[in-house]
Amino acid sequence: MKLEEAKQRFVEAWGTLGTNWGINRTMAQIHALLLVTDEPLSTDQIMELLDISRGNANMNLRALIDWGLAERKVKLGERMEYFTGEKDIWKVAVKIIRERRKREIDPLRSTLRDLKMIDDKEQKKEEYKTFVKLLDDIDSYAESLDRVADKLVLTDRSWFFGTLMKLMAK
Amino acid sequence: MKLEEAKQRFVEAWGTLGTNWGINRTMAQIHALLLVTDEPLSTDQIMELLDISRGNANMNLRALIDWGLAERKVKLGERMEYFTGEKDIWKVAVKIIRERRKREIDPLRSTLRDLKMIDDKEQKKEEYKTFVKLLDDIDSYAESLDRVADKLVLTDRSWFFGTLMKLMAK
DNA sequence: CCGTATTTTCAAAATTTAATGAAAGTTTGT
DNA sequence: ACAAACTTTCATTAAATTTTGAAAATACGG
Repeated sequence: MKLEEAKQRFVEAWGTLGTNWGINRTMAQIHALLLVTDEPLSTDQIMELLDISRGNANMNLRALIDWGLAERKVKLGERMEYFTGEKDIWKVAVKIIRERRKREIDPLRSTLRDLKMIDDKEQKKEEYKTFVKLLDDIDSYAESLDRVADKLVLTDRSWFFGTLMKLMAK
Repeated sequence: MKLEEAKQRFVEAWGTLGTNWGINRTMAQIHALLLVTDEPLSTDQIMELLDISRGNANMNLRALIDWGLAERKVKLGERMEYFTGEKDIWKVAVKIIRERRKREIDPLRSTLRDLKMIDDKEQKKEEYKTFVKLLDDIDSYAESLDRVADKLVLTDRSWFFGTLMKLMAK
């Protein structure tokens, strides 16, 4: 396999994986393309390389910028915008964790909070207690996930690979 | 809010959340319904309560059983099958982690392995080294995730809430 | 076996999600 | 202020996913 072919396959594979991760294929492919390309790319180059429309390229580049996975680069004397990808995989991971938490954990906890507002008069029922216990149980795991996410986002990679991974080995 | 209404809303909410988690709405709703219901439910009851077709109910019940989140209960003297949900949230979480790893981490690592098979003659290029470094970097995070998942699946909830969560607080 | 109750399958329909591309908007140089 | 270069929006179209429902398969009692 040649290098270019491998890169090509990486882009395709990242696109497919993105799908499993709840990220749309194009967004993941653009991200992968920026990851394997050292020089900044223009929208037109991205359209050409991935064979996608201008609208699609634009929307997904914007989404990547929102996530903090890509950034705009202005080239002196040029009007066209160029884009680069965050190359530091730890930072990429942190940004993905942050977004996933926002999409997955936050809405879960907020729903659980809402549901706990059940009428007082029902509180004697056994059934009521079981239900509230379920909500509390789920919330306590959600809270833990939240804490893990927080810690990962705030700490640095050496803590992760050192302290945490050492603990995992035991 | 009445208990029944809260349960109803829990089912709906779990369905919506499932969507963010890459689980289809019906599967998540059936799961939620089984979580909040103590007695086993028949396919017909589930169809009725969630207003879905027999095919849909059947397929998603099967999927839940595959994930280990539901199980069949045979009632003595009855021909019809009944279903119950796993009520222990720790176990539910472990089963979800297991499935997500299968869908998300395993294919990632297998793709990375494939991509490392690049032609020898290219290996001198700077570009080659950068690319392989990227693959290795990604794989080392994937491996860590894998380790975390493994540990969580094998260990018990007291380790999780004790040792791990204490570490997170620091 | 046969008939009935129940479950499973799967092609077609419905729904949801993503991509297109042309038009509208913006920025910049002159 | 205009026009060219470029970016963004969004209604429409296309693709992917989910749901339906009727037919086929299976299980069971007599």
